[in-house]
Amino acid sequence: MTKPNVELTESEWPIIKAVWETEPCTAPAIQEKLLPTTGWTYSTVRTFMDRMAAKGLLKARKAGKLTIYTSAITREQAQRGELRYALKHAFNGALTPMLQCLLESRDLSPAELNDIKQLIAKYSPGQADGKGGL
Amino acid sequence: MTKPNVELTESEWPIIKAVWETEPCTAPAIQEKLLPTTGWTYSTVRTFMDRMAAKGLLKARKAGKLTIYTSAITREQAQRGELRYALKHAFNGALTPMLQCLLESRDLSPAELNDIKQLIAKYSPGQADGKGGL
DNA sequence: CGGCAAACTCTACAAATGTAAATTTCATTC
DNA sequence: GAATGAAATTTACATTTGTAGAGTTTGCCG
Repeated sequence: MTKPNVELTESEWPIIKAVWETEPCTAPAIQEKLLPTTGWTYSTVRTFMDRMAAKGLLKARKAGKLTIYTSAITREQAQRGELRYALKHAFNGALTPMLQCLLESRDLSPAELNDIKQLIAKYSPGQADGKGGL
Repeated sequence: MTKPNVELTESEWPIIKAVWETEPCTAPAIQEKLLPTTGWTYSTVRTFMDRMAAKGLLKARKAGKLTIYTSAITREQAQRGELRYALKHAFNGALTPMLQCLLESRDLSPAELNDIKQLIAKYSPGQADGKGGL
C-alpha cells in the first residue's frame, strides 16, 4: 500500500536524497556525504534518520553493531507529495495556474521548451489510465 | 524592494489567502471566515496574524482600538516561493522533470490541456523579459 | 588480552509552530 | 455612569524541528 501523502521537512530532503543515491547505507556514510554542504555532525544526521525511520520515511535494520538504512518512499512519491502540497495551498488545487507560474518563473532554454512540448504532446489524447491523481 | 524568497507554514496559507480576499481586514473577520474550515478560535488566528506581521508577511496598523491587517506579499510572490522550494528540494532545480511530474500527476481535462498548450505557445519564442527567474 | 576508533545510544536544549485560555480594555448603549 | 460585548493583550503550553554533546559499546588489530 503506497503511502498517501508524503511530506518532508526542509532538513529531511538532503537526507533522503543522499539515501536514495547510496542505499543501503549507514548514518556515518550519509553524514560524510552531506558534511560539505550541510556541516552536520554525525549526531545531527543520526537524529534525523531515526526520526525519519519513526515516521516511515526510511527503513532501519540492524546488522551487528551497524544500522543499515534504506528508503521507505520513492523519489516520485516524495516529489508528488511536494507538488501536491504546493498545488493545494498556493494554487487551490488548480493545475493550470500552477503550470503558468512555473513557466513564467524563468526563461526557458530552447532545449527545455522542446522537452516540454514533447511532454504535452504525450499527455494530449484524453488518456485515463486509472492510476490515480495527485 | 521585493522580498526575495517568501515561505509560508501550512497554517499561514489559509490566513494569507483569507487576507488577500478580504483586505484590509481585522483579525475577527479572518477568524470568522476561517472558522468553518479550520475551527480556529480568535486567539489562534490572532496569534498567527501577529507572527506573520512580525515576519513581514502581513502589515498591521492601528485604527483606534482596531488592528487593521493588509498583506505584505502578493499571491504571486507566495506562489513563486512555494514553487521555488519544491523545485529546489524535490527536483534539484530541474524544471522539466517537475513539469513532467505535474503533468503525470493526474488526468488532464481537455480544457486543461488546451490551456496548457496555449501557455506553452506563449512561452515559446526565446523571450527574455528580464523580469528575473524563480 | 587490551586499547583504539568507529558507531551507537541517550539526553538535551533552543527555536518555531500550532493552539488557546484568561484577563483587560474600550466603545456603545441604557 | 454602569453594564455589556467586541476586540485586544498577555501568557501559556505541547509538539515538531534543528542541532548536537557526552558517554557507552563493540569489533578489530597488534
